[in-house]
Amino acid sequence: MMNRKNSYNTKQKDVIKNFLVENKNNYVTVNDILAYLLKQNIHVGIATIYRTLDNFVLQGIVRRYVTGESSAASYQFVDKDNQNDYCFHLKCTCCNKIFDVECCALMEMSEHIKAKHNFSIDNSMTFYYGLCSGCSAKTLS
Amino acid sequence: MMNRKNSYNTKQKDVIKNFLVENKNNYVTVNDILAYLLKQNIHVGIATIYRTLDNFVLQGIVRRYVTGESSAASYQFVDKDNQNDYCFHLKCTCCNKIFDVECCALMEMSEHIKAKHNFSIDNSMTFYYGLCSGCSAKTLS
DNA sequence: TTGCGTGCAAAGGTTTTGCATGGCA
DNA sequence: TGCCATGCAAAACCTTTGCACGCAA
Repeated sequence: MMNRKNSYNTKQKDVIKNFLVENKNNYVTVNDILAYLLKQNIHVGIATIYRTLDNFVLQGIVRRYVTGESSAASYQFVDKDNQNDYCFHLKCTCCNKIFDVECCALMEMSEHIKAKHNFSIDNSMTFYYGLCSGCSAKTLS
Repeated sequence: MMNRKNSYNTKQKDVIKNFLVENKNNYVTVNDILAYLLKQNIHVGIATIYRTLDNFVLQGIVRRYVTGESSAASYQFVDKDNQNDYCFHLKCTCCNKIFDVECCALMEMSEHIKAKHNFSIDNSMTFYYGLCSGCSAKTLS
């Protein structure tokens, strides 16, 4: 993760950022970005994609996640709509969908853990694995 | 992840299982296993380690986790002592240590999410990222 | 013109697979 | 003996790095 100056505007950065913004409610992998660029007939070297994502993460405008089975990282653009720190990221281990749920129970629990167990949870980074309602219905039938 | 018959007892399986049992309160990586075997002067091929771990996971006696920055998976032996489903796995993003904390707040929160948001959290698979007390002290100073 | 950004290829780390051999039952 | 498990090497995947060239300012 080289620390670059990141002082130039380039079309590579623009097109990657635009794709992330369009998909800010999803979690995007490097393969997703490659597939998008291919469909658009835009060539960007894979090293540039990784370096650009690293820069976005350092700037704090993108979050990087490693969740679940796959070893490939996921990235998400962060803005006012989804930077709420009291949002559960519920990830279904069956359909792999992620459900973002705002709920005061998360704040209460975080504060309890902080007060009683001396650990400051970063809710934005924490994923809850389990079964969504659709998949538990399927599993039971 | 080839599905093997796993019907023979071998010393390779024994030694790997013993190491996992000895470290059932930790999270063990393949590198940890390799280092242990090296120290014990026991040679086991790395493919055997991965295949053995896959079998243990299929049998349900070991859990596999991919957590945080490192792309290497962690494994943990599961038995009565640590299969408690109401245990927080708190992972410090600074020192990378994992703190397992039993707490009724987890049960309350899980039940709320189940009742109100229709999602069954698997607490054994869920890791809470954040800062432990030691590292927040360091960060402040 | 300066020096950062890019593309390419090579390399690094983790995990999987094919195949011949070894060893359990 | 029959068949599964192992070891080795190669390969697959994801990601990073070195270097020369291209391009933004």
